[in-house]
Amino acid sequence: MRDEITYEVLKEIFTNYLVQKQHRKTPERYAILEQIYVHEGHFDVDYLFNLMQKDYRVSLATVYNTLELLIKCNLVLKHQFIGQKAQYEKTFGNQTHHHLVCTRCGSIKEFSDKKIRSIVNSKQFASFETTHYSLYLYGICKKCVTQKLISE
Amino acid sequence: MRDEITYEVLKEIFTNYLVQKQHRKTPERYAILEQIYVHEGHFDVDYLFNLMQKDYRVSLATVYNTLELLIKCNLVLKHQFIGQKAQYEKTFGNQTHHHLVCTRCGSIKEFSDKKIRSIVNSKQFASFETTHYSLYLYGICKKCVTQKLISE
DNA sequence: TTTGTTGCAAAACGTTTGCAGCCTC
DNA sequence: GAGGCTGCAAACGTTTTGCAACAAA
Repeated sequence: MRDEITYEVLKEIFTNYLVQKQHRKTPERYAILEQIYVHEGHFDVDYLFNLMQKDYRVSLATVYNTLELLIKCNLVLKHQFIGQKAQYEKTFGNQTHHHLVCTRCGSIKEFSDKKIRSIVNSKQFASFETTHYSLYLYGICKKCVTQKLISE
Repeated sequence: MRDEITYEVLKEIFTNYLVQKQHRKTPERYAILEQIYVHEGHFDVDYLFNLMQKDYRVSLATVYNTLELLIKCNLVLKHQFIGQKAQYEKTFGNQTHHHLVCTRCGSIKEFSDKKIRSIVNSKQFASFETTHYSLYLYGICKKCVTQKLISE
């Protein structure tokens, strides 16, 4: 049910946001939304930019600009795991989840824990309005543990 | 008790690590450790670099290099909040805590929740060896909420 | 003496910005 | 038609790298 979101629904959400903020409905913006909609898992700007080159002529600046808008209307989430480039993921059709980040190879796996979700979501602060949160567990993934035993 | 850690203890931990990894015990490395030990709260590379200039002649490269080593021996923690440059904090004498990051002004506040700590710490994975974790709550701080009401 | 580490400066990298032309409204 | 948005390329700020000199082992 939750993940049966079609592109039409997203388009509508995005359009509403653009109209509300008096931004323009450009074809580039919808094309980027569509590519993100199709892609599964995390991606970085470089990946998305290259993906766009196949069918469109879209600049890096526009990719950054559009991601910013999609973040603002909660269709995309931005992450800064290890290293300096940002990673993104679509939020629509995704349940809130948490991340296992391997500090050796940089791989990212997701998991979701109901208890964690409910306890963090219920956390209230007198002087802070929480919009979202990120929980990153750092460590070494299975593949790297094996290599570690060999190399050290 | 826990926070009565003296510089001598840290120095020993660091020395043990350096010896074990067959790295050299240079005066620059100890000087950086000492400055971090003195500083309270988060800091970035720029801040630390400038702090070092007062009493020593240490290059940026060495600051980065040394931070890397301190992270590896668990004396320093690195944070990559969204939209900010990397921030660091000492871990010695600090209890694990969580972060409130204001997406407007970039301010960071800490909080610690026993329930969250214990539930995350108890989380086990078959194929992942967790070393540490970060929980970042993004939102708008009190100061910015006030300004928001005025400006929007 | 050996070679890991340093300072310095240049390069690399991801991201942002300035600008002329384009296209949404 | 006005002005927001685009592509392009240059600029930016942070981090990494190359290299000759230095100093820890």
